[in-house]
Amino acid sequence: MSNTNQSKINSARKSKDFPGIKITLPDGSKKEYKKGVSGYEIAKSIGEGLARASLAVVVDGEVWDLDRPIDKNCNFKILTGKDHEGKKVIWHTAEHILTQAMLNLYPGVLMAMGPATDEGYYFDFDSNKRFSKEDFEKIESEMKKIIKADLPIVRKELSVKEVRKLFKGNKYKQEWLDEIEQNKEKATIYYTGEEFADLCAGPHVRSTSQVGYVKLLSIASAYWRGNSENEQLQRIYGTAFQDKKELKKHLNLLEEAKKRDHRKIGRELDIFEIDEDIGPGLVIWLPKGNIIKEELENWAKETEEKWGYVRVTTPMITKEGLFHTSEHLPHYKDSMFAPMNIDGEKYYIKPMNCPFHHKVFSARPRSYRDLPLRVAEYGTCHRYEQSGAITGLMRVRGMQMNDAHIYCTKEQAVKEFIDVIRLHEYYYKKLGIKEYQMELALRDPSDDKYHGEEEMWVEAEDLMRKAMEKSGVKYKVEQGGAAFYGPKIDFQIKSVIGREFTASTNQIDLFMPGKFNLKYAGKDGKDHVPVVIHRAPLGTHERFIGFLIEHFAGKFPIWLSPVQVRIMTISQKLEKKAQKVVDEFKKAGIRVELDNRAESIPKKVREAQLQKIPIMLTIGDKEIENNTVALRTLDGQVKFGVKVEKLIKKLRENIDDKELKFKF
RNA sequence: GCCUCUGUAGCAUAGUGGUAUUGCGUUGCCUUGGUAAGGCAAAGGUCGAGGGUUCAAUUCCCUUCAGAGGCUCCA
Repeated sequence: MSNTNQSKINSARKSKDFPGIKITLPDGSKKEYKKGVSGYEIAKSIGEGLARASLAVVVDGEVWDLDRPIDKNCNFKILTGKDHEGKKVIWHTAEHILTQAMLNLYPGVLMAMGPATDEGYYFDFDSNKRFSKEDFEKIESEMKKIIKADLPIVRKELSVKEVRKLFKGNKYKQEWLDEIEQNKEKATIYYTGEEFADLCAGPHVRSTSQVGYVKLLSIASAYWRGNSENEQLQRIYGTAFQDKKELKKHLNLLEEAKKRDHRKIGRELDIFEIDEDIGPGLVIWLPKGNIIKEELENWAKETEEKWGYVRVTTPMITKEGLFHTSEHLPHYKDSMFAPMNIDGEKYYIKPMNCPFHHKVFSARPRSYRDLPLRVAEYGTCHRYEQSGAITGLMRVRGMQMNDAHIYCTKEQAVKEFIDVIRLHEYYYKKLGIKEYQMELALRDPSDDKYHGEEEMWVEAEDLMRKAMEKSGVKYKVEQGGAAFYGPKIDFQIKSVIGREFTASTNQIDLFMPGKFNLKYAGKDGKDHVPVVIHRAPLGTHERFIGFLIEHFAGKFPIWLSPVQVRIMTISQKLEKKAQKVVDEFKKAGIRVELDNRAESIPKKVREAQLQKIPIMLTIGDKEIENNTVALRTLDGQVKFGVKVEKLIKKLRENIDDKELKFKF
């Protein structure tokens, strides 16, 4: 802190009527400032450098503009380009710069709306001109001009009337203003320089030069306000970083992500195929992919047996009545495959297993002693997903679900649900999935798609919240994402490249048991309605393996690798002897291949590397003589003179323990 | 489903109003090698499908199928 500033504060403090405020810094230390001090002034009082680097501030968890006066005691943090929240402020401003550049270059364009996202920003435009990537260079250079001009960004609160004038002829802004007017909110405007203004809640950086380096990434279309009834706008995506190197790193990451695309790796490693003649979203598991699928399935079977599940198999089609009972039909008819007429009855292909498992429950009289009853099945389901929604393995029309339904008493529900969360944690840990979170999706009470009594919803939500609080896993709440029959919890998992997927949907269901008239005899000899927990930790084979391909970049842990060992001969003369070694691995239940082609060792190695085979072994005369192999692992490390017997033992251990990394 | 874009051999690509380029892979021959590509040769394509314009269409237009990026949807 500079001396003059400090002395000013000191002298102010001495005066009786010092209207001071206390701010608490992230390290817990407190500082006192005059009421109405701005974040910028605080940053300056700490150091000139910090003032220059600061982009915005966090006041009691809310991100504020640097120049906004602070008039209360608060927790306070300065944001720079190093903080993720700071980056978001940059992206927000970059989004305005994009808009300004677009208006400069293409005067007829109408600006609609756009936010900062977790990786950058986008903005939706309405224009007769079709924009393409070829226009990006021009737009970017206009953006750079604006950044270079270092225009100040100033927030203004104006009356709705004044703002309406500003956006005359822009129906999107006018519509937005209607809403502001209705909610009796104030309209805030951010000016960039004198010429450009946008309706925006902020916050923004102080001037355009703080944005640094910008890059436009893609162009797509989007409905105005996300409603498919509305007109479609052109959406331009971009990103920005203060540090040029960081931008480059981010762009590299995007390139890397492309290389990891499960569709690309799936083809290269012969995992799956989707054939035009069969149909979109219908997956063929090739022999190698099928190994992965079966390994996962066996793992789930073993694990779930230990966790007290029983397994069933239920049919793939059913009379339509079943889905009337469950009330699925009115909601999902359009996303089910059309029914077939058999013996004068309509039969549907099942889109989910739930009603079938309810029938498993009601197939026999149940007592409280039978509960909890955990019914599991890797059920094959088909959903007629919208053609535009289908993508590789991630969204398909035929899928196999790691499904189960737990029937229990209300008293058991919380514990059972916590166990379900623990089961997720177990699976994810074993697979090295570190980043995941739960999302509690509640109903939107204003939407009439939701069935069941008010009481039921409150109780179901209450049980789920209790279970989540107790489990300690972090979660966020989303209003309006619930299933029609109850709130749900999604597990969002993030791959190492940052792509996020909903892997599993779970529910505590108080609706279906009533619909299916499920009951058990309680201690009191009376009938009671059980609670149903829906759960699917490994989701569907399709999506989960798609995720795993990207997560591991095709370099699966040994236990999941379709080919675990490839043995390469140095000379074809060694074929018979090498075959004996191969047989030893086979005897130990290890998936092994022999490469005895008349190719060079470097070539054989390269191909094995590209096939991402975890264990590569070369055999020459020396190795045959000593019953050893030369071991190469996927990371390129080579070890000569490894005893075959020892290696097999180690591999067996690694496979049995489902080790993520080869332990030798 | 909607918007925009794309579709050339198994894969990745070049190109054009006069039936097509290159690399990898495949097959054959030579080579029998020590940790990310040994050499030579050959085969492989009704340029997604159907229709139209044209003397002539893989190229231009329409339709359709499939894919991509988004949006909407996701029990």
